[in-house]
Amino acid sequence: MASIREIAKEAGVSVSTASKALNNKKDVSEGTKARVREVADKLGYTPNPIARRLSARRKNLIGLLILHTETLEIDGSIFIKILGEISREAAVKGYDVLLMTPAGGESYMEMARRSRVDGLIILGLTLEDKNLDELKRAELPMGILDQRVEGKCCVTTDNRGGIEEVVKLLKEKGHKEISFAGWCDSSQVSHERYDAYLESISPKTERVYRGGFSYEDGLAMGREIVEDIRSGRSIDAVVCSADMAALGVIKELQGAGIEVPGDVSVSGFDNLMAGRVASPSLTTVSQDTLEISRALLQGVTDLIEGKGAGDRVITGELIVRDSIGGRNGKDQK
Amino acid sequence: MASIREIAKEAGVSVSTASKALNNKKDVSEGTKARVREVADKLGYTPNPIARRLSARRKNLIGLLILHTETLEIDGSIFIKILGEISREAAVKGYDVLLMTPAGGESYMEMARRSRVDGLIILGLTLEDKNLDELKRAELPMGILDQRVEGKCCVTTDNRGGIEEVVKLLKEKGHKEISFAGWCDSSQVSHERYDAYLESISPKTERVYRGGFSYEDGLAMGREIVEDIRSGRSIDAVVCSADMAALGVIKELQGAGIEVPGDVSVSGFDNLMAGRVASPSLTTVSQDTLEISRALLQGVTDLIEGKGAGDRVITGELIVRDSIGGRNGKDQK
DNA sequence: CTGTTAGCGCTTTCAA
DNA sequence: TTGAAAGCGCTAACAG
Repeated sequence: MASIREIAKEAGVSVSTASKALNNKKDVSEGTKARVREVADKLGYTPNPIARRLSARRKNLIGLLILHTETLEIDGSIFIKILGEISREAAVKGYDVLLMTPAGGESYMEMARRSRVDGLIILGLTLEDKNLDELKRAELPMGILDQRVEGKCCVTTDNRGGIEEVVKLLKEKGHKEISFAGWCDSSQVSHERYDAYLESISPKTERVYRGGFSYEDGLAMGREIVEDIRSGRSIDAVVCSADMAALGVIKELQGAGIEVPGDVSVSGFDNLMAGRVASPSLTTVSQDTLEISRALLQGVTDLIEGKGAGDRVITGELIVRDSIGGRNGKDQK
Repeated sequence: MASIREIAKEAGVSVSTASKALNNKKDVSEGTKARVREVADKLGYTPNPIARRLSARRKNLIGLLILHTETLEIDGSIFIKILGEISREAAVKGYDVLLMTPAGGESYMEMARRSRVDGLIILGLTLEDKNLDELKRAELPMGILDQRVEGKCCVTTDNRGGIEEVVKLLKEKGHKEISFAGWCDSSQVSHERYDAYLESISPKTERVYRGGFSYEDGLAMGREIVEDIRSGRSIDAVVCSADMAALGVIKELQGAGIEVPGDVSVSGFDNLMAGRVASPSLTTVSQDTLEISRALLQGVTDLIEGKGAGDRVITGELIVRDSIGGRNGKDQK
C-alpha cells in the first residue's frame, strides 16, 4: 500500500507538494501535478482516508442511524433500497457511511460524537423518541426521514398529495362513507396522512381508527371496523396509512364475510410487494425511494458544507389496483 | 471534546500511561488506572477512533458490502434485520461498520483496500460475480452470506434441511408428482435447495423449472407450469426456491384456473410478509436472521483476530400455512 | 510501574 | 511554486 511519501519520493517532490498536487490545489504547477498523478497511478496509490480524517477537521463521514429495526420489517424493502442508494451517492460525494444502531442506552448524539461523524442520516425516528430534544438542540447536520426537526433537513413523501389522490379516486368511484385507519401518536407521517384525509372528504363523515403501520395493527383496527359495521355503521371505504396495516384490515374484513372491494374498498400507502400480491391487490401510493435517498444525502452534505438545506417533499405515485371498487348498484341492496 | 492529553494532564500522568490505563493494560497500577478513569469519566472523554485507527494496525473497521440492491426488494425485509443486528453486534465487539456499495466499476477488493477495512461482510453475492476470483485470492477476512468461497466464512440457512421438511410434508399429504421451481445458475442457495429436493423425492419424478427468486421469475415459471399441465403432465405440487417466486407461480396458476392448493400445492422459502398475507397463505421455511447476522459477524471478527472460522449453517423453521393441501380424494376426479 | 520517544499518513501553515 | 515543519490523537517500543 503506497503512501504519499513514496509518491513524493518517486515523483521527486516533497510530501506537501505531492499532497497539494493530489488534491488539485491551485498553488502547484500543472507540470508537477501531472507528474505526481502519473506516479500515483502507477503505484496504485489511494489516499488513506483515516489519516486524512485525522488531520482534516472535516471527516467526510456520515452516520446512518437506523432506528426501530424491530418494526422495520414492515417496509424493509423500502429501507434497503434507500440504504443502497445513500451509500452509492455518498461514495460519489466522497463521504463514507458508518452504520449505527443504538445499543446500551447510549443517546444518539453520544454515538455521533463517539464516532466523530460530521453528520447524521436518521431512519425510523418517531415523535415519541426520547432523544428528540437532544437532536433538536444539537448543532450536528442531519437529514431525517419522515419527521421534521427544526434546524435539520427533513425528507418525506408528499403524504398529503398521496392521500388526496386516494380520496379523489374513492369519491369518483362513488364512495361516501370513508374512514381512516392508522393514526398513531408516534408517527408524524400518520398525522399528515390523516389530516389530508380529513380535509379531502366531504361531507365530513369522519371516522378514524387508531393504530400503527404493522400487519398486527391492521388486524386490530380491522376488528374494530367489523364491529362498527355489525352495529349498523355504514362504511364504504377505509383509507389506511400504510400497506401492511391495510392488509391486516382486509384480512379481518374478509374473515368476517365482508368483501373487499365488493362491500368495502381499502387503500394503503407505501407500495410494498406484499400489497401487490395480496388478494385483492392493494391500491396504494408508492414512494420514490431513489429520490428520497438522494434528498436525504444531499440534505446532510449541504448542511455539512455550510449551505442551508430546506426540507424536501418527494412526490409519490398513486398505484391503482383491485382493492378499491365502484359503488355502482350497491345502494340497492 | 477532551483528548487523551488533557486526561493525562488532569490525572497527573503521562499520555502513554493514560493510554495504557484507559486500555486496561497490565503494566499500570490499579491506583493509577482508577484515577485516570475517573478523570476520563469526569471530562466525558471518548477515545477518537480515527486516531486510534491510524496508529494501530487493527482498524476495527468492517466493510458491509451490499450487492444487488436492485434485486434485493425480494427479501429486503430480511436484509434490513440482518443489517441492524450486524451493526449492533459489531458495536458490542468494538467494531465500526462501513456501508459499501459498488460503483464506478471499482472491484470489491479495491473498495476494501481504499477504505482500509480489516474485514468484509458480503450480502447478495452470486456465483456469476466477476469479483469471485479476486475474492478467493484475497487474504482479507470475510463473512459471506449464502455463498461458499474458500478460505472465507460462509453463513447460510440449512437449505437442505428446510427443503427436506417441505418435501416430507408434501409426501405426508399424499403428493407424488412434485416439481421444483427456481433453479438458477447464479445462486448457490438455489442449487442447494434443488439438490435437497432431488434427493428427497421418491419415486424420482423430477421436474425442474429454471428461474430466479423474484416475483417476475415466478410468473415466468408459473406460465411454463401451466403449459405443462395443459399438455397433460400431472403435477401435484411445486416446491419453489423462494417466497416471491412461489407467489408468482401461484398467481399464474390461479390465473389459469388451477386452484392452489386444491389442484396444486406450492411452497416457498424465506418466510416473507408477502407470503403470509397472500391467498392462500404460503407454506415456507423461515430463516433465522438474528442467528445469521451474528454468525456473519462472528465469522469475520474471528478471522480478523486470527482464530479460524468454519462455515456456519443456521437452522430454519418450517412454517406450515395454507398453500399446501392434502391430495385426499383428488385421484377420484 | 511510568515516561520518553517515535511514529501512523495526511493536511496545512509559513518560509524560502 | 515548492518544501520544511508542525500537528491531528493515539499506540507501542523501549528505557528508566
